[in-house]
Amino acid sequence: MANYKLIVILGPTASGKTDLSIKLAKKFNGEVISADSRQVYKGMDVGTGKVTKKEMKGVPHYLLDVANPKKIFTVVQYQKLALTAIKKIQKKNKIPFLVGGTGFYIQSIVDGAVIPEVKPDWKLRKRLEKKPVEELFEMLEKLDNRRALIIDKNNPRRLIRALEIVLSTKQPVPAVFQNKPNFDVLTLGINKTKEDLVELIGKRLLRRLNNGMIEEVKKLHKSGVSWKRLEEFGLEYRFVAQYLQNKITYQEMADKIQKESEHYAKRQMTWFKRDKKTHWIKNYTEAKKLVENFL
RNA sequence: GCCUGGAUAGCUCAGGUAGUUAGAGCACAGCUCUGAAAAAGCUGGGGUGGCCAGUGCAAGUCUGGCUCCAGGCA
Repeated sequence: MANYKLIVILGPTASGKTDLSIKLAKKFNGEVISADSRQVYKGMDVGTGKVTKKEMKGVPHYLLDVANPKKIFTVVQYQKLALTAIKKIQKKNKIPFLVGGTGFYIQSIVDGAVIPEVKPDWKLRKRLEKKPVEELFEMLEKLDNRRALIIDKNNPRRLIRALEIVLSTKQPVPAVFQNKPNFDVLTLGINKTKEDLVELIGKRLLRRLNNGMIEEVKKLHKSGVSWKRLEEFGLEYRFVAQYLQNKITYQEMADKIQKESEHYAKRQMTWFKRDKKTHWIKNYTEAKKLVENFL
């Protein structure tokens, strides 16, 4: 059986993934699966830069608005839903374009990571969160020496998840295991200089502020999404929420969104650079050529 | 003009009684990641200590002068 083809389009925030993907999808008979950990939530539109119906230009999009922002959506749910969407697209003899900036989500599809079947236990997590990291690390060391050896011992999230698995299964954390799907993957990365990105982020921020981003956050809060939860989303949601609670001024809010977005872009690039197979492109023409050769 | 406070990393500031290679937060640079990933963490480079002189074995730290800044009094 011939392998199915999958085209991945990634890049740092504000690099222009949406525009490029719609152009390419239109040209090559494709449909888009979003790989964005914030666009999955309903009601988070302006702040996440979610494509509008009009911008889609008739190209079907998947994995947008699939979750309630009051609840936490995770990579495992993403993996299942995205794989289903990809199959559906393939069945229609169309080309799936996996598009987004959440490297972890993209990796879960492309590398097919098998994540231990232990659901998040929020009560346990809450309890463990109260303990200092040193103590968490000691606990893990006793229960699973192998995992303790390689884990980031300052990172409570990682420690708590490891403990969650061990305590639930009474077994050590299983070794990393991958079940690679049969995709032929072409990965395109949008290449931007730091200077360009800073400018793009700044312009986009102004646009979002003028397009009702503050109202959007107010509305989310009114509909029952707690400030704490909103702050957890990071970037625009975190700082607009802080502003609305009078924790920071308007100017501080804008400055922080800008700065943190720049940092975020950097973190994304750190992640993306690890995959040496990514083709870094500058424009639509370069992308088009690569896709033509690939298909 | 006088009084007071200040002048230390790109920025905001810590640095009893003078004593090995002057610190923090932020910024900057680099990185980690396998069920919260726009999250959560880690590492690193940086300073002729406003300037000049003096005292001391030793001065960011004491003394004097000068320059600048903030507030107050005139």
